[in-house]
Amino acid sequence: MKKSAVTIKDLAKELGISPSTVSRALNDHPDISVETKKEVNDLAKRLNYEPNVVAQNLRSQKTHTIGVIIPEIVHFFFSTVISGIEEVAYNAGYTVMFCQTSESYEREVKDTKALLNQRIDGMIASFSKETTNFDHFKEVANKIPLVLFDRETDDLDVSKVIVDDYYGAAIATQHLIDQGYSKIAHLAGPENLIISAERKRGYEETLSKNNLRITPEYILPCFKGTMDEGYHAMKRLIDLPNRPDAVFANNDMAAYGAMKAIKDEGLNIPNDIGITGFSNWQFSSLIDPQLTTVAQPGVEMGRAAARRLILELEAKNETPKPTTQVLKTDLIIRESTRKEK
Amino acid sequence: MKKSAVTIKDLAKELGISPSTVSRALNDHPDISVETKKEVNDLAKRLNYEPNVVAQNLRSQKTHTIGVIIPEIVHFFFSTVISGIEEVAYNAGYTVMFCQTSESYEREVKDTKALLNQRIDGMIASFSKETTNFDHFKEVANKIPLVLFDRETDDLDVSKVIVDDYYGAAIATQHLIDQGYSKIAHLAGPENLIISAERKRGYEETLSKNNLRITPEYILPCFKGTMDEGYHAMKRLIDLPNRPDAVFANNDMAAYGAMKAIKDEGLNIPNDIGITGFSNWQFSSLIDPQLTTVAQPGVEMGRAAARRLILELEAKNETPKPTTQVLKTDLIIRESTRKEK
DNA sequence: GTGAAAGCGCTAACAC
DNA sequence: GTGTTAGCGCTTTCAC
Repeated sequence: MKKSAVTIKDLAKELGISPSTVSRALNDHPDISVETKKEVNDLAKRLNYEPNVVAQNLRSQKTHTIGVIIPEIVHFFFSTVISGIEEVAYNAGYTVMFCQTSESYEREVKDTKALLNQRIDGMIASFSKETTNFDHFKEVANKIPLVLFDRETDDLDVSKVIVDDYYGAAIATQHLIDQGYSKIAHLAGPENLIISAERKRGYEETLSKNNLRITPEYILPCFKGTMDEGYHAMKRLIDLPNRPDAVFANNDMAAYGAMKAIKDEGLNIPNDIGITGFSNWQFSSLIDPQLTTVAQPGVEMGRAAARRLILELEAKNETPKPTTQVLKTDLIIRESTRKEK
Repeated sequence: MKKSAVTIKDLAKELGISPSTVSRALNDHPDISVETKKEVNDLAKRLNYEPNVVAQNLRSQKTHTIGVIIPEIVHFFFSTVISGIEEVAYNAGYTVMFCQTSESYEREVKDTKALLNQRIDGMIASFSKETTNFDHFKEVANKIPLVLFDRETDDLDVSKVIVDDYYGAAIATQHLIDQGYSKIAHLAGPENLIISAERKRGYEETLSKNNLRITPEYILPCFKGTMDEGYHAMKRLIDLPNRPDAVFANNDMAAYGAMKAIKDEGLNIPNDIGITGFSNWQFSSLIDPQLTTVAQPGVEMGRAAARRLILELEAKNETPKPTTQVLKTDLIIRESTRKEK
């Protein structure tokens, strides 16, 4: 079945010239005569010669491979980011290797090591919800360019591509206020993620700016961001003596759980309670009522991260100073906040 | 920033022994004395030595890398498959490299070549909807083990992991009949995919078995499987003089488009028209009414494909004969077919 | 314009 | 039990 592949030596022997000449001919080296080049390339095509990338990699100490670390593959947002990364990487001649951490810190540490051992040229990563210690990423950054996306930390002085979570939260909250809601609750994300903190800050400051009180009982944790959590948190909110009339959820899945709870209580969305999510997952436009949410440009984020990484990889001079690219979020207004006035 | 990595030579020099001894010590070779092993391993740990996988790969002519070709990353089913592949591969010490073809034949050809050049040990693939010529995969199969999943073809004599599409379609159709529907339409998938053909066959044969006529006007193409296609196809079905009272769609997205069309016409699901999808996408349980659909075990499919590939990769003797593993589908009954009787 | 030789980092056959 | 040597396939100095 397996036939051993054609090498440069084979071509050289066949043509009665030296391997180095063949190599140069294949790489279109100016020293080589046009005829030799033609001969070599013709034979290469005829014998189906394909360069051994592994040998080239060893030689050049480059693999043209980008390692990607993501929390989950089965996740609409992350899959769009990967798609963007793959697109840009492919077009720039890079290959993509990836690991999913399943939101486990331990797995993340192993993954970063494994990818480093593979001698990837650079890494694009979004760390797990469990991660609070960044030593493994520091080790990565000491050796190769690293670009973080979505989830970031001040502990790492590397380039980042993030979304304006504060702004997204602010426009979502403002929208609720503009729709006439005034008792706005928040289903909050994990506290160690800056993105969650920023969303909460956007929510709180927008309330203040509108002279609305920040009510601690209205802020409930939904750290895992599951439907179940959203459901139970919403139940608790509804049971409050002075129940909220709107909810800004840290993510769409929690928002959806909350919607279920609201419906189960026989309340109407958006008339009794309005609700907005965050992320614009695929299902958000499909559910009933359609969910108002903050769109994060996932594909664009992946593209930006890949572009930045490749820029750093190919920087001739010294390593470029880390940059932080902030992508705009967009409020997608749908039925879940379109209150009848 | 970048410090050149520690090599076996460095360890050897430091300890005043030869590189080969270091290599053997690191690989726990029985010839090496316990003390030497300890010395070497201690120093390796102290200097943070990590083997250069690229060099090992060149030496061993193996990369312990699995190449994956999928049509789309941003797709619930495929992302679950990738997740299963990654899980098994990771646990077996393999790395995963992937390319998405975006359902383009041309891109698929390039991707297979690129992965072969990367000297992947084996490949797992699901070909694009455009693909009718399989020469590029034959080339792959000539060199390394190849496992196809989900989408298959008789043109390739390789191991396959597929789902029992015929059975899935049959139980879905039978379920519609059992619910009292009798004029059942079908939104059909692309004809070159066996999975679509099998689903159609399951639909038709189940009708026949129940003494229901197969009505050509009731079978409409939804080759791309988009919501839009489903929507327009459904509109046409509704406009028929003798409109169907149920629909079996080739996939959930088309089914969802059809649901929109039905609602737009002021008809009720499931009372006027019942509907079932195929694939059990994430959103299917979230929409209103919840969609009855055939569940494909995506993660399990990825795992099975990876397990099979690794088995072939590690077969000591000769190459194992190709096998076809058929995974069972499950009908998930939800609201879209729960007719009030 | 082309060839010889060395080396990327690792391992294994062969010595002793 | 350890060292020497050679080679995986490629590129690149240095010769001529």
